[in-house]
Amino acid sequence: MQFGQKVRELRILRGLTQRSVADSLSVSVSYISKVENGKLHFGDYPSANFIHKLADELKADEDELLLLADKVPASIRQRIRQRPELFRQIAKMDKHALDRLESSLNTVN
Amino acid sequence: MQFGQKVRELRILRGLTQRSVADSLSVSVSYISKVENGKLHFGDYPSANFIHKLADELKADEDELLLLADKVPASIRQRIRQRPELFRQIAKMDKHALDRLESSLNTVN
DNA sequence: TGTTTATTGCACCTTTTGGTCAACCATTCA
DNA sequence: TGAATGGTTGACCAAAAGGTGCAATAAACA
Repeated sequence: MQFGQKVRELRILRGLTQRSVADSLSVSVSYISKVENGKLHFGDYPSANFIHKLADELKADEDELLLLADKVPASIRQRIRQRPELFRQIAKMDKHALDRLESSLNTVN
Repeated sequence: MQFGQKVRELRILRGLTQRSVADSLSVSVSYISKVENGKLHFGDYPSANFIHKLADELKADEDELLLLADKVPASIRQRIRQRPELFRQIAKMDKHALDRLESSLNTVN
């Protein structure tokens, strides 16, 4: 799922037009259109700030949108800063190890 | 340990002056000074790009510097993008759970 | 058919970011 | 004492990011 796609999906789901979203966020319609189509003339995604307001307007999960926009949510960044070595280690694991880790977390111990 | 402190420590360790580092990286001495003192008049840390060159010059661990500068290294970002849910879940864990996780990773299974 | 909604390109504008420059201070040392 | 050498600071500047506004285009639909 792409970022723009997700935004469009949510917008439609809420029964909103690009114009109404644009007005609510005080940006132009063309900007919303470009966001949904991934056509921002440089950089691929809107700013974290914009995503914040957008998530609010669409009643969406902000962190999910941030992740789709390849940005690291503050909640995760904070943890990484607190335990850099843990995260470096996890990042170094291969797919299988990650799978095992994920399922072990989902297992009620 | 603060970012600027670490940079200074490494620079001294390598027997370099601010000027020599500045020259190597083609920036001004004053910039290096501000970096070491955390006095960049906005934003707290230099750009990731700059840190990259700096790490190279100081023969430092780039990711460590990035983490000190509250930036998420590419290696970790990539993993987060691949498995957002896993990382969100880990980020939500409390200290104890993180401790247990960390030690379980260090345990040879 | 005309109205609403969305798409896209392009030139433009403002704010933020990433620096520079000049002047200054402190230390050392000939 | 004065002149290198190394470091600090504040005002300022240039480039990049983040967006605007318009115009032309198209599709939906009532």
